[in-house]
Amino acid sequence: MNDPADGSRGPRGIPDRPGLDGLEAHWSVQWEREGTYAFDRSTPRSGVFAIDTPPPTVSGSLHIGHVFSYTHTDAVARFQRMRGKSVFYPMGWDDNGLPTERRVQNYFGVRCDPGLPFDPAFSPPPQPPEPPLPVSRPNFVALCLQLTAEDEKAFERLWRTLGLSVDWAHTYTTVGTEAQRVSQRSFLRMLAAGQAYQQTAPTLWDVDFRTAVSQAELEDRERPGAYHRLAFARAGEPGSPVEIDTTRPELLPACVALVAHPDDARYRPLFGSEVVTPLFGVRVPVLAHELADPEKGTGIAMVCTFGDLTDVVWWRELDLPTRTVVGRDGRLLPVTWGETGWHSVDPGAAASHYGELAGRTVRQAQARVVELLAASDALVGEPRPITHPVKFFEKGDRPLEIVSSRQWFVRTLALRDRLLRRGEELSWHPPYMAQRYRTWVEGLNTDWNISRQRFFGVPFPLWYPVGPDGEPDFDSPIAAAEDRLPVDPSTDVPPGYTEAQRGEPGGFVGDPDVMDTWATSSLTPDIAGGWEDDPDLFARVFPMDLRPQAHDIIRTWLFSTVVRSELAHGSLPWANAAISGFVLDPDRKKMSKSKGNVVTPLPLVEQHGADAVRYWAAGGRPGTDTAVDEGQIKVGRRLAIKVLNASRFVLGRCAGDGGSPGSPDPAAVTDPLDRAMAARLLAVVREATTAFEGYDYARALERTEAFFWWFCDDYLELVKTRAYGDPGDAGPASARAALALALSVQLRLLAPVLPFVTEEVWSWWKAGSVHRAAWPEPGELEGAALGGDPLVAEVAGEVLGAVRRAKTAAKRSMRAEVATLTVTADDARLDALGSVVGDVRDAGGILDLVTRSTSGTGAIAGIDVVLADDTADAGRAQPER
RNA sequence: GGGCGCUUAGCUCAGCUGGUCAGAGCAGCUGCCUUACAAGCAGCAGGUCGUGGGUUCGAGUCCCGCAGCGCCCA
Repeated sequence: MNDPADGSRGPRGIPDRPGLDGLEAHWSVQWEREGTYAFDRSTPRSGVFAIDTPPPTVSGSLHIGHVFSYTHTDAVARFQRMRGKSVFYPMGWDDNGLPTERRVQNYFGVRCDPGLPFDPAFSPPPQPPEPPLPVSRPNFVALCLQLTAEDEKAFERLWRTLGLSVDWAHTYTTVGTEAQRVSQRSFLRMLAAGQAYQQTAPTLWDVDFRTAVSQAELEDRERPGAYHRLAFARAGEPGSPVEIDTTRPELLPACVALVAHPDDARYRPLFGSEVVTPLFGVRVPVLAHELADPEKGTGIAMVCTFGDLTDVVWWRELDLPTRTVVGRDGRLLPVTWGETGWHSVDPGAAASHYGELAGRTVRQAQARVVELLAASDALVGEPRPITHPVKFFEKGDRPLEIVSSRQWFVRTLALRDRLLRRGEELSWHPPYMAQRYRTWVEGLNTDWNISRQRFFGVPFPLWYPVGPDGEPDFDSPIAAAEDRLPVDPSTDVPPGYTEAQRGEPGGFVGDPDVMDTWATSSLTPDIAGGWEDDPDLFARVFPMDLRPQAHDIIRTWLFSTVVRSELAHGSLPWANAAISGFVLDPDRKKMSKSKGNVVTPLPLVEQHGADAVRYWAAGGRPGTDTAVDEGQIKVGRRLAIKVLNASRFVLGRCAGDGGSPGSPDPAAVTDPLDRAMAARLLAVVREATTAFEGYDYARALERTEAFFWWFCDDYLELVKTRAYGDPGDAGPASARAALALALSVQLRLLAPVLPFVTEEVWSWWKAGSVHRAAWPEPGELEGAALGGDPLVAEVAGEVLGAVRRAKTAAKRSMRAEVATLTVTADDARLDALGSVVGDVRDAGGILDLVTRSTSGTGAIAGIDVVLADDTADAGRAQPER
């Protein structure tokens, strides 16, 4: 793990004018060639650090947010590697799902029609045609694979340029053969264990994408709406009409009941009676339920099939019938009034009214039904505009509808308590992010719907027998054999059948759906770790050590992975979750495509260098949203250049010494200033190590960087002259040993954040990679820091500062000489000064240094600087302290 | 409506378990070609630490209320 002694690639020497340009190209190739980041799979589990890398969605554009969080992970990975761990850090590509489908549709100008047969000769038109060309599902999937392969290359280029220390030999995709096999096997296991079930149930449905969505994919958006007050006549008995408020009058034909709170005195007399819907003349009961809010509207609500999730609860708990009017395309379905389920006191009028609505979109139907209601005097007053939260698919543009359909579910509600306990077992960084998970799990209200009516994804490994009547029997699914996985039921044939029987009476049909992307992405530890396909590997990496991700997908990716691991393995999938913040645009606004403020990373990396961009990213503390800040990137670049120049100086001083600079001798560090410096550095090593152990790369960097600048600005200036002296003398020998020791330690402290420049410098004087070198241990410095007095560095720094102030105030060069320097301080400080007086005189150009003793004040009492005349008109400067 | 986080110099933020913590960087200003670095170096920062209370010998630093911003959930 330490420096390879063989010197297969020895020190390269110090260039005359070191620079940052080209480091990425050179070292990324070198690292790949030498296998610097290769995972050693012979390592036992205790010596492994396994990272469940977030697989980025490759069909999304490259985003600075990727660079941000992946840099955090990479810094941790590099730290662990230097601490001697065999780091399992694979990269994955998340390529299935809607974003890819949409991109393929637009890019090639096609749309998937699963009814079409596969066309082996198909190739996409040179220009995207309008309207889009219908293609078969296998052809569509092929186009998806073709495009994602290109996208993956772009991502890999960025990751290599950025210097992510992933082991590219373990790369996986979430739609590849291994992922499909793992996903399908996991599904079959859940099916066998009763953890997965199918149900025809009310399902949240996006009418544009024509697919079901799960609770995790929902978001509430504030939308304008209006309360419409509708009058329902009392059925049979006389009495004033019952008035309800609704935001969805177009669902009136789907009305199945009215509901009020059981304690609501206004409506209690009505419970059990019936009312008649306006326009459609349907008799519906008035019922009681706790979820009816007496404060809302008139306090009595119309229950429809289905206006919102509360309607679903009422439907289920009050055992109500269904009257489905909204179709999967978001338009009102045809209905035959007067038939079973559609009884009306006046079927003719109902049919006439409904005829105005059928075929219209929900939005159009609403406008029309309001006109009809107004004309029939059933609309009380004017609609009252309100703003209210409406459920949307997070990628969708129109409000979700709720339709009944057959879907596969994973039981999560029954798991709630176990999942909460797992959340507590997990170490969260920062800790308060655990709250996000907890509130999400506590708020679960449906099982996890994993069916998606899409095309590019992992299919369900299931077929259904087709009865003599030609109808599929969904209650008797035929599962694929595990040893045949992965299967595609749309092209593969179940055991005992032939392809000719597909869709025929007495034959079979394949399950037409694919799994939710999270149903596959939730298995990344299993896919990357080779669950059951590579038991040896899996045993070495699972449960993993770290899940890094951003906070926005705690409810989706983190949650679903915990679910799958609990079901399949009865354990957490990882011990730690490190949660990154979001990247905001330079004005601290959330970046989004629609706002057009998305920052692409490659130009920044190319202009300022990977280390510079990484420096900015590593400054974003765990969990903290951080704005893109080109200024900080430039600071990072300055830091990297400084590392080059300071290293050049240090190594230039040490070259030619008898001892190799690669192995500085702590015992040679005897000078009080050198020991004080070593003591400071020792403290930094301890702090940085503790910070990294807690996944706080930002704190580690901050401490290291602060020391490095002090090292350059003060220590190097103080020690410079002495370091030029005869290496045979104790003073110069101490300086040289201290410089080499400090440089070696600092390069290693900076290596996780600045991998390129530290590697470059390391190559000047050492064999092997700094990224395979051992993380600095306190033991390396304890000898040199022995007796190191903080006061020495402090006093030397103060005197040097006073001299600089005087020279600047006098507008003189830093080279100007000081005729007399008078320091007034207590004996402790004068002693400290005395121990470094040679360095201070050399650094300040001080000709005469006078000390005056005072009683202890806890600080230097005064420093009086008298500059030497260098020209006739040069003045004196006497800054007061 | 509930919860979480944030509110410190013009800007971006450090200040961890209360007592040299009132700081850093950037920007700005004034200077300096100093044999590692001019893509550099030196120097210059007085901001009621959002607000009102409380605990304490002592509070950006702990407790409560309030306000603003952001996010999560309903």
